[in-house]
Amino acid sequence: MALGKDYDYAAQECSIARALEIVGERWTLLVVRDALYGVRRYNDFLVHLKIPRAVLAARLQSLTEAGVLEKRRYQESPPRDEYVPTELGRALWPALRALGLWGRAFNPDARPMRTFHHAECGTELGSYGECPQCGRTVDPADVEMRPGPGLGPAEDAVSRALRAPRRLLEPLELQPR
Amino acid sequence: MALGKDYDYAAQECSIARALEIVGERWTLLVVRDALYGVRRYNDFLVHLKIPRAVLAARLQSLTEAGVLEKRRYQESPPRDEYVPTELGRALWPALRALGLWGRAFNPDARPMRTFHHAECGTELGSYGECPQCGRTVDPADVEMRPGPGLGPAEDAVSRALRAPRRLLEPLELQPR
DNA sequence: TTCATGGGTTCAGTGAATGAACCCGATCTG
DNA sequence: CAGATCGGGTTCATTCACTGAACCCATGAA
Repeated sequence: MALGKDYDYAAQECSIARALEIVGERWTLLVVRDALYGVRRYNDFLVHLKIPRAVLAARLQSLTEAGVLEKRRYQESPPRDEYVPTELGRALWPALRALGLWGRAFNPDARPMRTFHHAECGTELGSYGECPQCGRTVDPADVEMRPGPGLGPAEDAVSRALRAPRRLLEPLELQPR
Repeated sequence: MALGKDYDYAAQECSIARALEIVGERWTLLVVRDALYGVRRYNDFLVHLKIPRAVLAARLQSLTEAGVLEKRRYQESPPRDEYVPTELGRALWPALRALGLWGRAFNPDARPMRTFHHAECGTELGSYGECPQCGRTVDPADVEMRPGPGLGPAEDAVSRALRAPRRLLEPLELQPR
């Protein structure tokens, strides 16, 4: 959200404002969304989001510093890191779910892009990420994402990989390791 | 979120991105939050948010154009308008609630600024705005907001008025009409 | 040797946010 | 009646962040 260097809406005595200090900047929530979808690598974020490289580097760094993502080395030579949602990052799922539902409500004629189901029973999630069948909150790791009828043709490898039904948080496997 | 004039994350086939096109800019969600809290007038937003006047005018206009707020004349001479959340605006409540909870989770040592209760039974709302007692989603109009222990001294008249327990959406009455 | 890949940093240009100043019509105060 | 005040803005220069392109570097492959 393009906060200035003086975060003066920290002055707002409101936890919504606190949240926006961390995830309110442009691109930030989309990076977190992708991370929950299973994207972990710099280059995958890059091609999927079509985000400027400098901005991606800045967002990954600030999200890591905030404890929303964890930077983790997965090979030594050459050194390569991946970014994985922490507990705090996974806790953003309900907010993202609610925002996504609102976005769908915004243009009600559009067909849903993706649907989210409780993996254990297949029921589509309710308004806030809960399972109406089981009546309880569903951890993102137990959410299955399925492509919806509103999706157009996939442009890049990441979009293509995100077309298969898959669990949230499950890492993308584009290249054989 | 400081979108450029070319909204290229419209290209993102995702309703989260669609939502962020509308409410992703800096200040926008805070304006909607205040509107749900009952703030309706230009000047009240101004003193409560400490937002630059030009930005406020821009946000109120774009939110009105998007159908999130409705601009409504409440007196003719001099002409005065107020901004009231529409159905679409009220539908943002779950997302704001989820964000606020996350913001509170972010610094767990802090005392809550405000708590939100189902007005009919007094139960504090669950993680997503539902009432755990009644087991159903609570419309924002049925939510009672109460000041929490984390609130500091009120700086301005709006903050002071928002200190009393009150229903969401109930218009602020600062000046006698 | 040369190229390709992953993961960045640097840089100039642009567009948005900021805060102060100004404007205007209408009402209140003396 | 004059002057101040208020609600609701607009204008403007400055600052700041976003953008996209170019560059860098280490490693591994052809």
